[in-house]
Amino acid sequence: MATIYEVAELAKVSLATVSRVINGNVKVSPKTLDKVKAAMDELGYRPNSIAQSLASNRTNRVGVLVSELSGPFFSNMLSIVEQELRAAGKHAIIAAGHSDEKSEKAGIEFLLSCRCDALILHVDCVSDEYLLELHRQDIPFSIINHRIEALSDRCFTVDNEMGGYLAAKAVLAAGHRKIAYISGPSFKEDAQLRLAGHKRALAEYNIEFNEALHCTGNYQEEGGKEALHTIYQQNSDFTAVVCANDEMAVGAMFSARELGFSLPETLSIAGFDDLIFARYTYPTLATVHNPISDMGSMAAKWILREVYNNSSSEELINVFRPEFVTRRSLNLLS
Amino acid sequence: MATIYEVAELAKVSLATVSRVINGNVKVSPKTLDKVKAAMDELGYRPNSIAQSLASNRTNRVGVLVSELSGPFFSNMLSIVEQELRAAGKHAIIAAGHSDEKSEKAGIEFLLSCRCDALILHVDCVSDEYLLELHRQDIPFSIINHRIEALSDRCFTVDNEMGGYLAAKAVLAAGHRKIAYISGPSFKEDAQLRLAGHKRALAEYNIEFNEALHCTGNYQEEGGKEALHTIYQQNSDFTAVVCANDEMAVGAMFSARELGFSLPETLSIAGFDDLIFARYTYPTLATVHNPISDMGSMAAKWILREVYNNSSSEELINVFRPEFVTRRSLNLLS
DNA sequence: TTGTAGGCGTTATCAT
DNA sequence: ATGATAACGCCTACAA
Repeated sequence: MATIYEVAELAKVSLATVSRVINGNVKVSPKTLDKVKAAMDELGYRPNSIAQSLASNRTNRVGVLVSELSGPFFSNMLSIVEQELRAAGKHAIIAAGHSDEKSEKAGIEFLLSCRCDALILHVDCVSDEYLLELHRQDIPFSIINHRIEALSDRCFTVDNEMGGYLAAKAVLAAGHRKIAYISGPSFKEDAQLRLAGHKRALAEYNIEFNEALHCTGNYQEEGGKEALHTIYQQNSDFTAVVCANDEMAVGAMFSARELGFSLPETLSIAGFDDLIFARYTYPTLATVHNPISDMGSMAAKWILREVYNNSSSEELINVFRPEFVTRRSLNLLS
Repeated sequence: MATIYEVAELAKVSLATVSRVINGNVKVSPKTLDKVKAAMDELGYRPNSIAQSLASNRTNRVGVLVSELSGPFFSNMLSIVEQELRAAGKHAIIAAGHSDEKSEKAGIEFLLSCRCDALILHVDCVSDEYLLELHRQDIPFSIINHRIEALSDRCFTVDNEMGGYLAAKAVLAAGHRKIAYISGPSFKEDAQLRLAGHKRALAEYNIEFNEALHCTGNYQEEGGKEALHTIYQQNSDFTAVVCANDEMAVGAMFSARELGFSLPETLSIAGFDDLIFARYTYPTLATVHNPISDMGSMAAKWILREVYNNSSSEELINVFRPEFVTRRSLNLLS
């Protein structure tokens, strides 16, 4: 592969001039520009990005850490982040932390060892303290789905409390009063907020939150299955179950049929996230739309602006408003 | 960040020695090894992978091109490929071609401009000729879901013909004789093969393939919806519809209900791929399991072995045997 | 506007 | 086993 030297030689100019036309930030006379471009074409020259990185101390790599790579949750977000970065000539390096702290830290370490210029983080388990430490080390990053007040400009979230509120409110508005709730793991911030929103809606209707109708799940299908059985044993008197995410809702659907409910006639179900398959379940799943892709897009744009000085004037949205998407799994009580 | 120079100075050895302990391939005396390691610890030294790449002409990057990043098809595969590569200290760079030739070529160009040591390709539209040209340029790559005879050792596929055969056979074995077929885009190799397998099964049962019961879809949900309507207008006399992938099957389910069928009583449906949501549809979708993740794993292992001389003795499987997974959407005719 | 030269942090090839 | 030293391909003052 041709190097900058050969181009310089063929074009009868110096290295520096070739470098200038590559980067295009310093003026070069039209004549030499032509000469150099012709030489580059002739040799099929491609700049060596590694050498560029070494000399400029910029890798043009952005590390993206998601808590899970498999599963339906992240693929659209990754797709958008990758597009956004690639359009700006940056490379996305993707790593997965598997929803435990050690693995997430290892993922971050890995990305740093790749010499990423910046990181986009969707983490569940890592402490704020760790992230603040990262910030003190002058490592630029943006955060998806988690808010740290001190770094709020780089945090992109959905209002999970509001989402929990909207789901409960929709179920209440449909006439349900005996409502079971399957929450996410209590150490996860979004799970806490969704639950808080749920309780707020109940309070508005003067309904007490009934612990016998509550069970904590693990955000996974299996957890949803088990949780519904657990609740049913404690108290079988409910007409709706709200789940803190769609995967658990699918599990709950499964168990509901095992328990003899018919959906949605004798039991309504609501989820959260609006994953792709929410339209495929039967009945289709009423759920809160979680704009995870939009958050990814914003996180990427923040990096482009702050780290690479991309001067897009687009306004970034830090907190998205969720919306409830009603579907067949929510039955209107007459 | 500390450099190798500082480590060498602190440990009172030469650069070269430090480099040796980093790479660990040349013997170093235990005493100096300790000294160097102590110095590295003290300085919090981390090798600069960029500089390593420049000097060694190895980037340890593997480019992964998938035809679609969004959607449920690839996320599991990517997850496995990333794990496999990272375990070997390689970085996955992911790019998406959007199922058209230009975009796929652009994706490959992009990955090459990243100086990837090798590529893993899941392409739909790029010609064999282009891939062979890539090969002539000594760019190492492995291929998923497409077979080129001249490069068969690096191609990892599922036997699509067999899959088409198995699906049809299962439907036939369930007693169906009037079977509609929604095929994938005819320019896609896997679509052709699946159709061929379907026809072979019909032939075994001495059933003629009826073009009035056939429609070509686009592998997407919308295509499946439209295709079933089209077929129904041509000929409404069928008891089962086999779809060339799950997404179209979901669309077909939707249209089937619009047309007044009840599932699976009056219409059986079968898919292909066994995507995650096949277990969530109602009725659950009988389909052909497509071991896309396994193919990814093999493709990664091939790269590790051939490009990085990873001496794993594990035998690689080039062609996977599909299996039919029967579920509720397939009704047994009595 | 253009050229010169030093440096970026390694690896690799020689010697020793 | 260890040490000098020359690449690796480019960027970036500084000089012309």
